[in-house]
Amino acid sequence: MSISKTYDPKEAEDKWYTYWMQQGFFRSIPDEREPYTIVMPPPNVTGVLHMGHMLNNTIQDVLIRRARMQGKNACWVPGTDHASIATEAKVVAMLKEKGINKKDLSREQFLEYAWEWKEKYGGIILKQLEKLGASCDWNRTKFTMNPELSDAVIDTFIRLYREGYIYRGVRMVNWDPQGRTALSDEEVNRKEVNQTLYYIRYAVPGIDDGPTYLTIATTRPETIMADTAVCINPNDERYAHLKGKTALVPLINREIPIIEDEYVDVEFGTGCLKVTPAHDLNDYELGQKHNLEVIDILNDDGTLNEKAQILVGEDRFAARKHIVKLLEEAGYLEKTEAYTSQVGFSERTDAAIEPRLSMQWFCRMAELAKPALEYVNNGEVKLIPDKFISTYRHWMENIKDWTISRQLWWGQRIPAWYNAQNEWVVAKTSDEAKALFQAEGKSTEGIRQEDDVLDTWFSSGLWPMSVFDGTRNPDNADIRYYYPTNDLVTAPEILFFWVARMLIFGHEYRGKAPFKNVYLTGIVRDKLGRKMSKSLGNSPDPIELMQQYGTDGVRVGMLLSSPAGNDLMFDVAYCEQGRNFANKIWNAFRLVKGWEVAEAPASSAQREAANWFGHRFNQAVAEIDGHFSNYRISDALMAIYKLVWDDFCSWYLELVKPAYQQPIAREAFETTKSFFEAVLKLIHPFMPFISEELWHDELFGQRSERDCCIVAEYPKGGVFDEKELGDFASLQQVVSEIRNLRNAKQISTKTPLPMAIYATSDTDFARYAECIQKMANISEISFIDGKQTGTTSILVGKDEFYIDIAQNIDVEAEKERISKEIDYLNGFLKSVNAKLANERFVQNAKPEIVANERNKKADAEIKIKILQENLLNLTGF
RNA sequence: GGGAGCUUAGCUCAGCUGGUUCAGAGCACCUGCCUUACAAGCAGGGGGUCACUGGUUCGAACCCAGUAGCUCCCA
Repeated sequence: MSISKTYDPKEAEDKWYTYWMQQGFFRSIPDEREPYTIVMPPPNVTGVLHMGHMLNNTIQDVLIRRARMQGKNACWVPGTDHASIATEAKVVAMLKEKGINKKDLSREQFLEYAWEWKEKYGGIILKQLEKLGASCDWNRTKFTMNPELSDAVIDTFIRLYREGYIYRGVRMVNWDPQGRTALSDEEVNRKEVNQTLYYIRYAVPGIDDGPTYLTIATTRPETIMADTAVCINPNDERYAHLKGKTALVPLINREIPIIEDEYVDVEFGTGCLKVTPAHDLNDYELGQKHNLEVIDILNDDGTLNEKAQILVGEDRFAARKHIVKLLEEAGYLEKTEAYTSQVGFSERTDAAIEPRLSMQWFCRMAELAKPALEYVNNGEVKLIPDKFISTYRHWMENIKDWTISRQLWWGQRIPAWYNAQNEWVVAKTSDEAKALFQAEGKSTEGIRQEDDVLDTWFSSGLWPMSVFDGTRNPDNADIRYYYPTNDLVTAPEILFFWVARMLIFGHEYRGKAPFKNVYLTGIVRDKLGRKMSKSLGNSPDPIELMQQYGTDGVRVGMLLSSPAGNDLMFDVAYCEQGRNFANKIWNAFRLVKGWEVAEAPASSAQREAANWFGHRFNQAVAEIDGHFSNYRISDALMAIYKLVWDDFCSWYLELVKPAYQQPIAREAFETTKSFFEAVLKLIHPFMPFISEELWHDELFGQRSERDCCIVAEYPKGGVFDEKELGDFASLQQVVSEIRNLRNAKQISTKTPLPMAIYATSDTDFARYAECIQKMANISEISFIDGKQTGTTSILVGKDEFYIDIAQNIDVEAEKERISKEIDYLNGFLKSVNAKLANERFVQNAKPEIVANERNKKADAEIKIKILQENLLNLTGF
């Protein structure tokens, strides 16, 4: 039965994914085996698969598949995140298209639409992960707003409240006037923006001489109505005359104090700073320090309110233009200047963030963060690569309280209740709230629940526990078995707001970190180094990529280009390389499959090849295991790539391959098949489909229903003999030199050449004679006891190989070649001798290093001697 | 402004505690091959002042200091 010349992935992919599912290979239930657990970072329900997910989930799948094959009870828990702000924005937009305004809906009506949307689109990304081959336990799929997970969130809020970590307060928050919600710092993107710096004059009453005004510089003239002071640096002599005076806010003529604080940068602007506590974080802090009044002139949609006195109802940006005109007309505007500065934008709505004071719920972090920091500090939780530790430490040591409320509907509603007097209690239900009010002797009239929901990270922080129902039900079998999980694979940009919070919550509930290793992937960039983004359109569609290069090819492509923690400069060329690799494996298989078998003894070349490859394979497994234990996934892959391509295909198979249309000896055939199986197992975590496809070929005989590569026993490294490997390497070098010679002399590979060997080392070349003959097309080999003349010589180590190329050798060219080699060796020898002549080297360097130098000296001397003799022979000839 | 990190071949990156398995890998490139597993291939080859300057050392890609350029995080 012939099989096609190139590997066609499509059929294999669907077939085997379905089969694995049917057989329940992804399913994990606690048993007596060692667990190996990964919880998937839940993608947003609004998300579609992008290259970042591809990278992230490929790595997780590689880890989980390998663990499964190693006999562990591998459990990979998938799920999605409700992403309150992103999803709410999406639903609002969808409703708008239908002509429905969120404002006209009740909370319940809105949530109905939102759930409908989620049911319809929320599973897309998980379906896409199936294409990638993700071997998750789909029976465990969770959503952060599932009732039991939401419950965990609410319980946690109440728990932390009772422990005194949660409080309400007025704070400066990042306000998104379009989404009309507060955002965490992490949801704000800062961008460099071209702005204008306006120089505005404030009248200063009561100055006898000199100008009767001061000038401030601001990019936000529309906020002057909220000014409650002007601040100068006490050391600034220019303004000494202003001390203790007051200034008048232009246009509205409100009198404000002139205060002094070293915070003011004398160099910047005019050195006079307008202080607007309600609309700037630094000003707010300054205001607190100096007990300034706070005047908030903005509505939650970014328009000016009546406290502004003028321009009421205008949007902040319209008001800016407008007030500039007014200031100019009234003679307050001194000048303007171009200026660039960082402005925050909402990650979700892209509206300019407004620093705004509002009543929010907060979680006190300083104390909670300590154990979470300690886990990383003491190495209980490893960050990979460890360069992130110092960043993490710095962040955790300077952690600020966490704004946990969001002015949204989609999410877990905060379990706080107000009565008509706006007094409040925290309780799970309104009945409990009533009881609490009553216990405190307060009215239960007009009781209503807090409108705000909790930040999404509050629920994802519980994820490694809540997917196992571990907070509500802390003694259940799942949580006891799977927690702490093993590895977490995620992106460095969410190290703090996700990873740190999981550590905090994990410690809070179970006194144990939720995972042992955190593998931080890089950001997927295009080959120009730009972050892949929808707006740039520089991101390939992963699904199309998989169709084009095969899933295995894309998986290999992703991992080839991604050392841990480094950004990955993605290029489809990597996928092409992956596809080519799959094809290589496929064709190696075709070769073996095409062999006829004869009941005959194996040849010497076949036996030596098998002997060598056995050692080489064990050596490679050791290397690969080493790479995995250091989470060097792309190095592990490259080691496999080279093992398969170079060692297995280019050397092993070429050596055992029978002559054209000749059968292969039974023994060699069986050995080859078992090597092939072993190789397929190594490949499987990276290339699950082609490995499974070939695993089931009739070549390997009948397989039982559950005899699958996905659950085959992962190769364990065995012993390997360095001497055997070294001897074989000499053989390889001889072959390579002969091929090189053919190339240089334009001798076809089809022309057989005779060779004589004069070997004085302990390598037994007789043993490899047949191998050399086969790989270098040598017609006959003779072993001689001295030098040969009239033929071309090759030196490998101190052994000499004479090839009769059946043509007059070019004496001059040979002389030059040998002389060059001697020159090189002499240079080398000189440097070695210089070291050995240096007393301080001999005294200070470690003995083994000195010994090594002596060996190098001896080796070089022997080689030079041989070459010089050969040179003489040539001249004599 | 504060913190972290990077700079090695055309590209993407390895290089552990300083000492020829120290200048490496893959891809790309060049040369020769349509050899009956594979041209998505085979065989061979070229290519780097290890950012720059100085220091420590018997010895530096590696350690230290400074300079330049780049990236990320926080303000």
